[in-house]
Amino acid sequence: MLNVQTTPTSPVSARWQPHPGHHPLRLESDERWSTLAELRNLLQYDAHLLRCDDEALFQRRQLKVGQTALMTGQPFDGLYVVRLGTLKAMITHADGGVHVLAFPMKGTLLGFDGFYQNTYMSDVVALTDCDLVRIPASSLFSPGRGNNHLEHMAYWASSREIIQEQEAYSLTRSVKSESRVARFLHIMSGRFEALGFSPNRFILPMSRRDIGHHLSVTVETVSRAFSALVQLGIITVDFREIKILSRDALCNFER
Amino acid sequence: MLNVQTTPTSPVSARWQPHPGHHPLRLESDERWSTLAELRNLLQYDAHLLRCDDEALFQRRQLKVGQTALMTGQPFDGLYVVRLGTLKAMITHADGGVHVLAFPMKGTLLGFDGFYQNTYMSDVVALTDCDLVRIPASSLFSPGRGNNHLEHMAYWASSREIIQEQEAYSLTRSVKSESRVARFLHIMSGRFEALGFSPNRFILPMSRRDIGHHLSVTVETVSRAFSALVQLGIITVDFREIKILSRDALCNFER
DNA sequence: CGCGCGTTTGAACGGGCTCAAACCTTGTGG
DNA sequence: CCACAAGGTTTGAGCCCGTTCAAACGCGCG
Repeated sequence: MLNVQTTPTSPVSARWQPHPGHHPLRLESDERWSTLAELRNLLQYDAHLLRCDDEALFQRRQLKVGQTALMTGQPFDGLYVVRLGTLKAMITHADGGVHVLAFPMKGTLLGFDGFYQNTYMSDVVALTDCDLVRIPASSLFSPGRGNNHLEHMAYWASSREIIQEQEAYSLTRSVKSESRVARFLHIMSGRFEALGFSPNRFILPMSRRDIGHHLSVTVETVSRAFSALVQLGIITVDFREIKILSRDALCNFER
Repeated sequence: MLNVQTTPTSPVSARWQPHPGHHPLRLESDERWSTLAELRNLLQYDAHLLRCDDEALFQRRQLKVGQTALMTGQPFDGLYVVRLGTLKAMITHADGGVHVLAFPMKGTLLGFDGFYQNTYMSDVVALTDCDLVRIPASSLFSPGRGNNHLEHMAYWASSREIIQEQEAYSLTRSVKSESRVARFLHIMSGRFEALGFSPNRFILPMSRRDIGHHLSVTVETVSRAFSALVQLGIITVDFREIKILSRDALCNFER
């Protein structure tokens, strides 16, 4: 179900249409709830003050591999914070070209691009089973309520997403493709480490094609870059399992 | 005064230091004021409801060619909306490489990237004499006040900036450099038209180098792409003056 | 088993980068 | 007003590297 076959009729969306069997807003059966304190922890907002005595609870939404979290053209209904799993945020251009904006993981904010036109502007699909926490739009803009802190936190996190998007941009800038792949592996290593996993041995959740669409190179180039790094003794590769043998040497290739 | 020569000491900034003669927050002598209604018009927020009976006034800040509006590492003190002129927003990487994120013009929001760490994350310099309107941070987060609408408008505009950044990203995606330049000219044409200028004859406010740093190609490639488009009779070029002879042919080159 | 998909490797082409030189504009100072 | 310097722009020549096309292999799944 990669493409929803519909004839565009709604002015708000040429690509997304509700249809039988598709209930994006329906609650999952095994849904549970998250507290405001957990949201704060997920977003790493602890550097700022935030009263967490609020009794607000937030829906969770569970996704299986391949399921869609957000779709271009879908009406904006709030923000999501990744609690578990890895996803792929991408844009499909008119000519069929694909660009992978980011690989959201635990603590990443999703959906801010839907604010502008009350419509999400990117497709986000689950690369692994995922667990999201939903911040409904109603709780963001309710006037007079005491959750001004929630609103502030949401926009703080949005600003962070912009910064990280700019960092991702720098991945496509360097001239040599091997450098981009080396940088990509370095960044992934750091993200796994920040999540409590080993930074020197991990399994990539995305395909070579996804990596290519993220770095703006072809699949073959990604594969060749991996092989070159293996040849130099910097990493080992077993399909999606990566072991980093020399982090220093990896950094030296990032230019 | 392209580079501020200082030794990094402040933990908040390794690149920006206040120094004698530099008063980024000081009021200009010829400063005037803008109303909330003008802000709304600049941002094209008229599609949404907004009471403009608020008496709030916003400082203007005037810049001459080459002056810096925002600098990486400078403490966040609010957002700015371009009222007049064209600027260049860029990031300088550790290896000295430069990436031009965007060319802000009338109606563009500046500074949202400073929200995350209370520090602006990009350099913004004036390519022409400019006129900015400042939205101080204090007016964005004052609890209990009635300017919740201002806050909403600011984040709405922020979301728009993210979308446009993604569109800019698509400029660096296409394989052929001539296509990127054609797309760039097409976009600039549309922006001038939206501002009430002729879409078929305009003067580029930025250098070939800036365009190159925006499209991730070299100066020579930009120049050659211009020459090729001239050779094909699609445009004429006289230094920075561009005339578009066939918009259709220009669009056909965008792939 | 056979099919589809992801991955890897090879060969050849082409386009953008690098280096280099010339031209034009602009600003400065004599 | 002119001389000069500095930087923006254009064009050329050669090389490198990523794309393209092609083929082979492995894995999962019906």
